[in-house]
Amino acid sequence: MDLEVALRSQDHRVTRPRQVVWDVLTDAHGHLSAQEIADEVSAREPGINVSSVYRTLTLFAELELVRESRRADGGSSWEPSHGDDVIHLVCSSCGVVRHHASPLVNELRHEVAHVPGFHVAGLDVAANGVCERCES
Amino acid sequence: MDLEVALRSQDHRVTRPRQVVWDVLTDAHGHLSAQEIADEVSAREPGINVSSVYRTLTLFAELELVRESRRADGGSSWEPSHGDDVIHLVCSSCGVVRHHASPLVNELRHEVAHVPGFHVAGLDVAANGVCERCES
DNA sequence: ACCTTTTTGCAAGCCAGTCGCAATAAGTGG
DNA sequence: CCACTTATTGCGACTGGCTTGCAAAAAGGT
Repeated sequence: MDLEVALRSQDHRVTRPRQVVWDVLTDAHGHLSAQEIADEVSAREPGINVSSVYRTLTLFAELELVRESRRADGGSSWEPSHGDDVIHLVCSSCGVVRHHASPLVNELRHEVAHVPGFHVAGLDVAANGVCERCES
Repeated sequence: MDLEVALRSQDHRVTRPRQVVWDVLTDAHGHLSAQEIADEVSAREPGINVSSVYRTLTLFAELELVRESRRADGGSSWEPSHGDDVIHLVCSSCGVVRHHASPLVNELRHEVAHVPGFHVAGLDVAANGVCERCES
C-alpha cells in the first residue's frame, strides 16, 4: 500500500506526521490504541503533536486506509485496513486484540446486507474474553 | 424480570435510584445511551445524581441485568439483557440501534468458543450503516 | 523563489465518566 | 417502632482522552 499515492490521489498533502503515523501502523502487526500510536510516533519523531496524530488517524479512516474498532474497555484501536471476514478477539484484561478468520463472518455480511430499512456499510464482530497470557 | 428479587438475592439494596433506572431501561424498548438514561431518570425523579446512574448501570451489568454495547461513535448504549443471537444495526448518522436476529450469530459463537489460546466470554456483532430515516 | 492553501503545534477547552467523602436511607434485630 | 450497622447516595472536584481555534510553518503548483 503506497501512502503517497493514496494521499495525492485525493488531494491531500504528504507530510511528515502522516508518514510517521503510517509507518507505525504498518510496522506494528496488529491493533494499536491511539495512545500507543501517539507514543510511538513521538518516540520516532519528537515534536509531532498528539492532535496531529488524531487528525491523521481520522483522515486515514476517511480514506479507508485504516480501520478503527471500538474495544470493550471503551477505548478504540486502529490498524491498516484488512480483509473483512475476521473476528476480533479482545482480551478484557490486557486489551490485546487478536484476529480469527471465519467464513461465517462473510455469510453474516451477506445476510445483513439484505435487512430491509437499513443500509449496512461495515460489519464488526468482536468477541471479548481473556487471552492465554492473562488466564494464568 | 423482577428487580427486587434480583438485587436482594445478591445482597444488594433496593433503592429509589435503582428502581428508576430500571424503569427507564425497561420502558424504553431499545438501546439508550448513558446520557439519555441519566436525563430521563432525573426527569422522573429530580435529584438523582448522574454518578448514581452510572454506578447503577455498572452494578446492573455485573448482575447481568443489562448489557452494555459499544457504539461506533465511541459512546455506549444500554438495554436489558436479551437473547444473544442478535446483530446490532447501528445508524452512524442518528445513533439509533436496531436488532436483527440471526442463527448465524450462534454458529459463530460456537466456532469462536473453540479458538485455542483464548477464552471467550461474550460475542458482539455490530453492523454500522445508515437507517431508513437518515437515508433520505 | 513566490504565492496559495493545507497542515501543524500549541494551549486552552470540552465532556463523559469516576472518585472521595460526609450525609442519608436500607435492612436487621431487639 | 426504634436504634444500629453498613451500603448507597449526592455532591463537587477531578481525570483523561480527545477536539478546537489560531497563528506559524510547510506542501505543492507555477
